[in-house]
Amino acid sequence: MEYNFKEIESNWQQFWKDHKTFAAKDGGDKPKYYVLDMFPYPSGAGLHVGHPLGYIASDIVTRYKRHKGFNVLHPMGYDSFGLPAEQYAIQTGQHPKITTENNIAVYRRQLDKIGFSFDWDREVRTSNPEYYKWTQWIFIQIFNSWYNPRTNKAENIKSLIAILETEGCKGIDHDILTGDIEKEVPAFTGEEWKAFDEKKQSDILMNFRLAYLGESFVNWCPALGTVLANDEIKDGVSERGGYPVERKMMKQWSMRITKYAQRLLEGLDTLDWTESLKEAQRNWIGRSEGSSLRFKTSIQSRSNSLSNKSVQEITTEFSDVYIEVFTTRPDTVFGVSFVTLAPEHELVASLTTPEQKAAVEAYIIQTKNRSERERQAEIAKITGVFTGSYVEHPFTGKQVPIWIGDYVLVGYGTGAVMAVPAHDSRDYAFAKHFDLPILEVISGGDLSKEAYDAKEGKLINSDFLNGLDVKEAVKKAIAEIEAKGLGKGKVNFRLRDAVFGRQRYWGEPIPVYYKNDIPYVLEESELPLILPEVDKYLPTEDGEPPLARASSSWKKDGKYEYEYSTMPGWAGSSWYFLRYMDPHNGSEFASKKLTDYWKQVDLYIGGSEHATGHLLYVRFWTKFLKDLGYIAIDEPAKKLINQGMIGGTSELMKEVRINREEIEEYNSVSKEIVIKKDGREIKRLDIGNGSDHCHVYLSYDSNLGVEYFDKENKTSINTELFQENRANVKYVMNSVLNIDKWIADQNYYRGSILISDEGYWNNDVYYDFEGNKIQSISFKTKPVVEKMSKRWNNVVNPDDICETFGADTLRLYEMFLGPLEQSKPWNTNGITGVHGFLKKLWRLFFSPSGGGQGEVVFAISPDEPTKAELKTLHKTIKKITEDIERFSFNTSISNFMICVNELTEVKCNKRAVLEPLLICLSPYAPHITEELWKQLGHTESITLAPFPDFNEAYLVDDNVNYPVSFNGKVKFTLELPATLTAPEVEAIVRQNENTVKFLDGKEPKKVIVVHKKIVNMVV
RNA sequence: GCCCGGAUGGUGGAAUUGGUAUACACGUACGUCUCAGAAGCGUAUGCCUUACAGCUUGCGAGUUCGAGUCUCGCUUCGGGCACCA
Repeated sequence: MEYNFKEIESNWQQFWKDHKTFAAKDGGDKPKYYVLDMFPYPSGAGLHVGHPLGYIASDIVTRYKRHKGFNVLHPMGYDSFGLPAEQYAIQTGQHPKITTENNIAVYRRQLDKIGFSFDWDREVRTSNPEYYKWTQWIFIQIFNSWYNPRTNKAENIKSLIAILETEGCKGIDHDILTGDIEKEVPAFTGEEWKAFDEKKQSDILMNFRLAYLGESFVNWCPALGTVLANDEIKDGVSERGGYPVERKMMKQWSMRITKYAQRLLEGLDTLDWTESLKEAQRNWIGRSEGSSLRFKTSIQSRSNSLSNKSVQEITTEFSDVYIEVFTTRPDTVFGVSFVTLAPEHELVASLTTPEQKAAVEAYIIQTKNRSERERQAEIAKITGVFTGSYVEHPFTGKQVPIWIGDYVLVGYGTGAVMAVPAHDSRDYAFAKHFDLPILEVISGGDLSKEAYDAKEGKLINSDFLNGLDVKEAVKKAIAEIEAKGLGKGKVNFRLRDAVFGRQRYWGEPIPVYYKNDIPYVLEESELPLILPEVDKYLPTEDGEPPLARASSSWKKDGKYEYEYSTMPGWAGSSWYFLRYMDPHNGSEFASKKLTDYWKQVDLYIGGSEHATGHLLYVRFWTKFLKDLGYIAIDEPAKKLINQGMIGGTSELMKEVRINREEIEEYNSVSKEIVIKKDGREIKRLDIGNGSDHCHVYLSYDSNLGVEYFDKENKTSINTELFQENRANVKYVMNSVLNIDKWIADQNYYRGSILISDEGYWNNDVYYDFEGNKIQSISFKTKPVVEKMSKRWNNVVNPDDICETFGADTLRLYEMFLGPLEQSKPWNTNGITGVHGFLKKLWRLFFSPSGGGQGEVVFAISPDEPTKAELKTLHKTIKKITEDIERFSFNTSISNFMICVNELTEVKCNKRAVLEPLLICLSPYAPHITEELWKQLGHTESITLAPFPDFNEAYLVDDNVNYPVSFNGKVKFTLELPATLTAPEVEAIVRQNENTVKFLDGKEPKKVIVVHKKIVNMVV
């Protein structure tokens, strides 16, 4: 009987489906284990080749844990709201719901083919009303909450109202009322609060709500017609689509994630995540310690610049106007030679003198027109303008000029900095450019060339700080600032509040309506607020989001307008791991009983691209739900693994690095390039032996064009340029025969030369124009599978592999490629190796029938295994267990191969050996093992079989093979009984004829014997 | 610029606590089976050598009886953050 993987795999996939083999039970005696994959966005392109990598790994762990007696929850679902479906809808008019459903069907078919053991009864889709009902419900809870600094957790807004009613706003730290920026806060008493009308109360509460409607600078993407969060932007353009993004002041919904900054940071220490991922989150949160400091300006104002207008109105007295800055270097305060404001800073207008008005206004217009991308690209370009006004230095009393510069960001700190050009390179560049004074206050640097940024040295020219080192000076400066009431020691975070509204159609409606200009959230009984139908998926003519198109019929109680923006992509994914625990609950997002049972995700697998997006938001919502007592856990996932990215076949593989000097010659007769390293020829590139054409990449700058050459005529066939700007062209190759020329001319070149049917050399030369850089060369072999069929070129679809080799081969192959966390190019080299392994395993169970040629029958022996067979088996059990516990799947497959090779060698077909082996292998290759398990006479799925125990006794060797080394170099080995003690081993080794030979009559200075390991003689 | 993580044969990679570097697989070569192909099976394969010998984990030092593994310096690739005060 042949190994007919197609039949076997479809049969077992059907069996599992029919028997609900992988359904997780909510409770029971078994310990629980929760394995979660990041659910996919069902794109039209189908399952991406990178997806199965993580899914296979998690499925192996899942199946292994089941064998080990755990009750495993392993669900799957779809993150089915999102931009691509909507963009497609805009183009085609097709409802995103339809395309999404079609895509999901494709995904499901693809997933099923690979034999995953998901509990599909728990499937969730974020775009289903039964699901987003609870996303909306959570939003309402967040809206109805504030962050109480006294208890350091989120609480219902009622507890804040209680405080305001009794204590007034004096009962609240200033920080809470005004956000992170410390300002004069107008006081109101509890009685006054009660007297405020509903609108005023609502406005004040909006400053506290964890989901709030507020005016702030946002990243506006005109092409997508929506605002974006910081993590949705890469290098100044939108992550999806790569459209430009600009800064814009807008009123929209946000989440006050900043209140959780400290806890999100501290929580990382409790997590078993990779250091690099935790580091990425730490960078993103960006905690920095320093001090606030106020500088008195020369103007006075009756308005005191509170962002909350209703509070503002109650203040009528005149007061001094201060510029507040945040600094991490309060020690350098005596080095302040100017103060810089962000162009958007609220005091800019009032501080500008009439003489400077025109210049300042021009500058502000200039910076406004500059896109975020331009600003980032032109970081070296220093721009700024003087306001004409001055502040008073708080310690020296000197007049310090106030400048405006776009290197100061309105979104961070206070949008104003105290500039210390001597000890901050950005301030230094600004000061040099505008010829402002540079005051040295820390010794140790040379200020004629650059700023001295290091936090080392002694303070000078700094009054009471003189003579201190930086650390002491920071402390003393803060103490002095606080004593004088000029500011206080403070922690600042880079993390921004998360923009929550999206001016798009395909997302969860925000469950809010407006009555008398006051936003109200819906009652739970009114959920879900169903996404309305619209005639077009575009904004209205008035620029309102697409949902406004439904406004004529879509009204709360037929009267009040709903919020027209929808939730961002991350809303639904911020709590889906909880819904899997109780997916059909109609009265709660998940019952407390079940969330208490399943608790945390034990293993979470997904891509590292979610490091600063999803993985931060899901932690935020988890902490929030814990604060309100809905769940018992503080972090969503204890252990997280990022599977590596999978690149395309055309990506570079391994490189050989060679200095240009080492390219010795190009022989234009034999058409060979000879590369030498350390005087040795290491590679000979034969370009004369190629196929029908050569193509050569020509480099103009850092990027390239490609030129194709006809091999026979040596003429250029076609040229494609990837870079428009040809100003940097230093050299253009006219024909392939010029290879000798570009070597001689030391030009910057990059090329790829097809040399044979087996593969080609990708030849990357990184010479700079000085000719002293290096070249890297790599050899690429064509995918083996390409030999069988042309369509295997550039395989990206897992279905095709399942079709040709089977799902078990695909699973093993993806794991065998290398460590899970490592990024690797996708290529199908070597897939025959793992496929051959499965066939070899299959053959262990079959013997020639004696009938027709090649006929085999299932034949298994009941005999007792030999000692060697038991050793092979138990060695494998031990290694596989260890490998799987540390997620080293590639090595476990090697170990299976070794095991099967050894068993094949001794023609072992004994039940007592093969049965346990099948169980070990079944997490990796579930179909073939189920089939053989059934052939062995079992009627139940192998899934339920307990994992075999490993017995140390079988691994004990009678003999030890001692390597004998001299000065650390192994010369020969000696097999000795394991019972010998170290001195006995030494005595035997000394007498050994080989030892005598290598010692050559000399007495070893020292002999080291490591018992059961090695012998080393020092001579 | 700052912060993480890498670099091992022709290729993907192994080496778990400092103890025989290159397991396992691919590729390649030769052989075998076959009318033939596919698929098997067998042998060889780090480099340099006819062979002995010698050399080898990006480069250079150091610690150690012994270093791919530990320490320091450098090169380079990948990732994250980035006028964040």
